[in-house]
Amino acid sequence: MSQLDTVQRILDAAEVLFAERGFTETSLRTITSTAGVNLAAVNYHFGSKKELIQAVFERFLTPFTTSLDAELARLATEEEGSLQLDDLLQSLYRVALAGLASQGRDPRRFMRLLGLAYTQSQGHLRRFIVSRYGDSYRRFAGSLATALPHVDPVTFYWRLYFMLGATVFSLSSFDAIEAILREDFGAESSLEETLARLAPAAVAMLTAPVPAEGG
Amino acid sequence: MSQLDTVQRILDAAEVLFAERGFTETSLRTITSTAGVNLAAVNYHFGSKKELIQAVFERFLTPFTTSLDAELARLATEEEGSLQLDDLLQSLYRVALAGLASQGRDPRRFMRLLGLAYTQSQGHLRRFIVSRYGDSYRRFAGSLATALPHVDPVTFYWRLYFMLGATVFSLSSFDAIEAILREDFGAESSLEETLARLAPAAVAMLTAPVPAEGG
DNA sequence: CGACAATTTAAACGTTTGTTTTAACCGCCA
DNA sequence: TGGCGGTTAAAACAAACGTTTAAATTGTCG
Repeated sequence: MSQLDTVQRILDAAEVLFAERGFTETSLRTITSTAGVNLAAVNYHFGSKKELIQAVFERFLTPFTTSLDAELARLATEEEGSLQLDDLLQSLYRVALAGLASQGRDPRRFMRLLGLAYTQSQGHLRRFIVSRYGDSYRRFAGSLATALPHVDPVTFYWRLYFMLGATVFSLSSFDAIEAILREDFGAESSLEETLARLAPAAVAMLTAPVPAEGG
Repeated sequence: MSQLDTVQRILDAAEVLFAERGFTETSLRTITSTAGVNLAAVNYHFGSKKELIQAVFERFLTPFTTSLDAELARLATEEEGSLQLDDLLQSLYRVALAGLASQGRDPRRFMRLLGLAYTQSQGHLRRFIVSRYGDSYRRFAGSLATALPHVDPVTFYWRLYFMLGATVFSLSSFDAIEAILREDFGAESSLEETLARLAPAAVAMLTAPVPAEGG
């Protein structure tokens, strides 16, 4: 078993287990036994559990961010003026879905991990993500902002977080919500259908009329 | 120090610490030393850590649910026909804010705990909340649904989760988001202002036009 | 006061955690 | 063949965890 195999197997097992149980609830022993490698392999190849967590995020955030940046650049050269809101959101979803699916990875796991990064108070992970991918995030947010010139900046950013919360929360709990709806209405929902519902909801939220200030 | 004191002090400390760090990351030793009580007091008064977690949620979810039910009943008798969407959401926010503030508790902590209940995979807690407060939740969701007769049930419920995600996520991370916006725009946001931004965004999302089916 | 139940205390329980250590193993080049 | 870095292996490390035990203390009522 070569080095590359071991590193890969650890990352694969950790990604699944972290998404299922969270970071603290997943022990290195569970990860290494799932991966079929020795316990000490994590500390040997990654240094510590914290660095393993960061490596898991790096492996799927780097290609995602790269694709999103490329897609944004392509859009900017295609269209002359400012970008349309629909195009931007569609780019985001297309990159998230297609980019990950092409790697044979589950987008729901992706979202679940993203949700964990925000909700589990892993300070080191938050810092790692911000320092590594903050620029791309700000670039995308800036494009969205210029597509919404009539929304004041503070309101816009709050709505951006509303949107982020709606996306991360609903997609990271996709399986649980889907099971409830299936039981209550007998209707199955695919991930694509859910994104098709999420996109117009996000647009409606971002473009909602801004109530007059003065509270 | 009477029994009531000890139980109360443990609940107070646990509520704050759980909201700050999560359940697994908060040890009983941290809780008891913060509360100024003996380590064994938790197991003596609550039985186990799991039951302590449930007790923390019970203490703030029971009065909240009771108030919401009462507010809903009051609304139903006041207005004859079906309830307005605005009234329902305003009731929800008013109860959440005023009800908790009157107890001298922080609504942000409330939201942070609610977010943890969903994202941290504590199966026992999820079951506890559903079995205890599921009826009230379904009653409120039903009122919302009848206020949106032109939205098909499945779409409605997905939007409900979008809304829940937007609320829980943005309010539970309120301090962090507020700090970012203050640094970038020099604009302070109060919790009330944020709810005043969240309400119309939620309405816009719930009332957004439903795209034609057939995907 | 004396006794009995409730509560608090200190100490220890057995597990599990992340990490480190030391020896064994492997492929490769001299 | 012999040694040599890179990797794996088994074992042990100290620390932290939730929980339990048994003695000390407190409050209450006859």
